[in-house]
Amino acid sequence: MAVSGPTGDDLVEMLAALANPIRLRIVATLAGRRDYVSQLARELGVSRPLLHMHLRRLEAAGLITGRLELSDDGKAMKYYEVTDFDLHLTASAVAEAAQTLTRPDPGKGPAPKEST
Amino acid sequence: MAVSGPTGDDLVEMLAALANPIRLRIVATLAGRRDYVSQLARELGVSRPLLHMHLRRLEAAGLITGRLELSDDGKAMKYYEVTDFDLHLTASAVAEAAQTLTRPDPGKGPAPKEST
DNA sequence: TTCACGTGTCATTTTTTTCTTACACGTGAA
DNA sequence: TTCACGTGTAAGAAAAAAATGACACGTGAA
Repeated sequence: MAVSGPTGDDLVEMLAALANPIRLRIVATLAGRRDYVSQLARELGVSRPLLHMHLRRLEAAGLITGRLELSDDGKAMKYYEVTDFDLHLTASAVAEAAQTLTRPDPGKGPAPKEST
Repeated sequence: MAVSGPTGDDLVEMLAALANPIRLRIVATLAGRRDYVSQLARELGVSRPLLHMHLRRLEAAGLITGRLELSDDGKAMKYYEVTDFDLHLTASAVAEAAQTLTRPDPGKGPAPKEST
């Protein structure tokens, strides 16, 4: 049971990647059709450098993928498309993922101090 | 189809609330049993003010709820517990939610300007 | 009264994220 | 050559989030 989802760290990265209006719209747009950077920037109304940053964050989280292609007239176009991600978030799913968190280390080891 | 999930803004808030190691651990801990602030702070190894801030973020997103109770010896304890949230994230689900985003727009209405 | 334990907030610093501006390179067409 | 359109990055400003420390209040027990 338990489809054994992503590790805690990966989950945090994916959630952080989606927890932004612009990035949510990027995923939404790419869900319809793949697109290249400049065109996507125009459609979303954001600057290229800014879009570039958001795309990197999404790609790093594994939510989209991009590949460079050559257009007929020789231009290098970078096309992005969404991956088939499928995250099911419930309290128990979170509880399971949290067990593999490595980020926050207050006291790494097990220190079950429970004296009154 | 489409269970008509949260609005785009609500989704962003929920995702942002979960996209943090400490908050993920808070939810994970509360998924097992409800707990009060001070005790939770000790278990997670974080300060009360910090935990308080994270709890507010989680409660604002509707992922946990807290209520004040009086203990036998008269102390006011604030107990928190997780809600029955259930988020299913896929590209199409995101696409649907993105349609109700209001955050990132200078002007409210639809301004599909695409002239050069 | 003083202590331990519970609640909370406020002000401030530190850190991270977001965004802008400016720059660089490559190719086809006028 | 110059222009338009594609790619990318780097530096710094601006904004938001995270974290800390010092407070204040209430109650029961020593």
